[in-house]
Amino acid sequence: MAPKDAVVSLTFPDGSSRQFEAGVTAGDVAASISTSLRKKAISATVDGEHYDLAWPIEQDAAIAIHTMQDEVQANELIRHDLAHIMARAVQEIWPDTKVTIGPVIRDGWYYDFDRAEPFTPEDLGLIEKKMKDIINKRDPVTTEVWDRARAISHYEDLNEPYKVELINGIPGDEPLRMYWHGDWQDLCRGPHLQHTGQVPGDAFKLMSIAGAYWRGDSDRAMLQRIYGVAFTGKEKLRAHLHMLEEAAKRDHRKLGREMDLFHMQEEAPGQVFWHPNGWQIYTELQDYMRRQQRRGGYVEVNTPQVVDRKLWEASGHWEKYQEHMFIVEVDEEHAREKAVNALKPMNCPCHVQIFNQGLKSYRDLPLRMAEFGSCNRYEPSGALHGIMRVRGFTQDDGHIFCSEDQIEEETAVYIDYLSTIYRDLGFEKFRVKFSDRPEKRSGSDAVWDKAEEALLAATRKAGIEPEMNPGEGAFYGPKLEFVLTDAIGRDWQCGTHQVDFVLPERLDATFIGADGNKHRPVMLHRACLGSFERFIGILIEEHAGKLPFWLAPRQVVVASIISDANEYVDEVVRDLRAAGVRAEADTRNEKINYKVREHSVGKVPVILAVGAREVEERTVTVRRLGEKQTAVESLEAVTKTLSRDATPPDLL
RNA sequence: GCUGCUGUAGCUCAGAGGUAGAGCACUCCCUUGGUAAGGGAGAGGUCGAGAGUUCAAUUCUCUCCAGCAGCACCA
Repeated sequence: MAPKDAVVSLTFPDGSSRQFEAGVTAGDVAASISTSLRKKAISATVDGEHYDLAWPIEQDAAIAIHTMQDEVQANELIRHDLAHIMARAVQEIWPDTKVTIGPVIRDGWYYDFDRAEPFTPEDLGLIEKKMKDIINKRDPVTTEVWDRARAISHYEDLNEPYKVELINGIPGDEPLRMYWHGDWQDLCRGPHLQHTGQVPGDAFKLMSIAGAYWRGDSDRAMLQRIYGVAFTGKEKLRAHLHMLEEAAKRDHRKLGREMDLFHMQEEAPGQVFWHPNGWQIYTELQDYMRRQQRRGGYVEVNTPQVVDRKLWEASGHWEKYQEHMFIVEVDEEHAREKAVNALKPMNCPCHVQIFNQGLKSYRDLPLRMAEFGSCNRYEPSGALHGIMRVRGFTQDDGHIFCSEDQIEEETAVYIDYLSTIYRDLGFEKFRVKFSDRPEKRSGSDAVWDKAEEALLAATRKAGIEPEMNPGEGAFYGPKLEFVLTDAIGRDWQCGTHQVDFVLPERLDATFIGADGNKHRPVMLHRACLGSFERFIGILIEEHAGKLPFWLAPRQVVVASIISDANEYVDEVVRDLRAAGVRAEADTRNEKINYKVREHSVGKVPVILAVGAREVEERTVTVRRLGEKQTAVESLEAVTKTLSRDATPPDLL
């Protein structure tokens, strides 16, 4: 505690500074500037830290006072206060409910409760109503600092075991902050608003109920989590809900049906039945990737689907992932010893087998080996999600066998390679995460130090500062994850790049160095798309089904307006096909309105309408998806344009 | 896998303890129409699977399967 007569110097955003008595609060500071600011103030940033108006400031600092106009801070406070208000509402309605934690998340907050009865969707309405009552009461929000013993005995008296555990988990003997929203109290770091009436009562909504493990640990209690969203005003809430509605229309599962791309069914959960349209996307993408791999200096291989467990034991996958493998046994009556195989869940051990054939020289390195590798994994049922998380998938897999001093260069080259591909596919921006050593892992700490260091250095050298993702690496090495997001903003790891010193050791891969001795290669595991299934799912959602022309499964429909034009329609289709365009005729006995609507819904990028005029003039009327106006062009010109549009970006 | 919810025609959904309905899609007929649904007729369902309660179950109960949201997992 600062001495009583001590002063602190606070510097404002405009650069001016003023002296205050030590222990002054941001609320006092706001009041000293003007009464209107005192009323409008909601919090402050003090030396970069978000401060409650009621917290004392003991040292010289930079200070900025926030009002509801400061969206970032206002949202944080509103959402955080709503978490408390919701918990209070729940305990007022169901007093035997135990509270746990309730953090702010993107667009809102959640709070986890332990209650014997499940919450129902109707309960959400009840809770919301109670929350609005609390907001209308304008109850003061107050805070106190308690010592640990008092806090623990307080929560023991209240029979709130989760809070007791939380306090015990807070390191050191630091004092704990308690907050009151009216009479209702919660352990909380803060900051908060000054009274519940500051929360806009019409700009929040409880969204859903779901299960969540206490402390994220699947061995512990399953709690009930209620999610809410909140904003500074009801217009923003409305816009958010509207955005969610629009995003739902881009869901690849919905578009997959509407565009007749694929389906899935009970008999093969987590596996895709690709329809002609969907398979067209897939093969076009695969052709593109195959060209890229050649450009990138990869050799393409193919390896077996059914492989003896011995190989998976040797690689270490059996031990860690056995229950997630499809086991294949042959029921042969006279077999003395039944072989147990696994459908390959990944390609790396098989690639090492190819590397291990014959002797490899340092002159062969880096050896870049690629496979469109079909894998099967028995993913937990709850993990399955459309074609994004499946049990049967094909990776654009690749392994670079290299020496340690080639890691950096190969990583840099790979990041550049991946960036080009993502750009071609319509992803200008993507996120990169760096995941380091997990708790359960193979290999010594020295090896991990080396691998993490090399990967991080190469990434930074490539001009990328990755987001840190501690403890999330593979069991054999650290990884870079290239993350794309789906329609509603969920993250999906697509590309990956991993450094591995472990597998070459376990599977005894060697090369002969310049010194004539055997050396261990390093393996870089990498995939660009990740899996075709997931990437196509992301592509569909990113483009809302309106894929770039070269990837669109159906590129052009030539539609007749009158049946006398049918012959010419067929001719147009022939010309376009000869020029490498995926064209089809629609000469059904239907009105042009009907045809235009149907193919627009089917996301066909170009409709060429043909009536008496076009037949006469040897033209077509072009209508592009999403555009209202049409243009008349000569058959020759259109064929030329569309032929160019149909050319993949790497071949232009 | 866990918590909660859902499963009726190809799709979107309604329905009720007495064995099923709509719209769109589909088939046929009429219509030759100029840029997002022309008109008429017809066909189409063991109501996810199994068991139980009941005179009677698709409807109620249980188990299983699959899907959805979230959590956990993701080599």
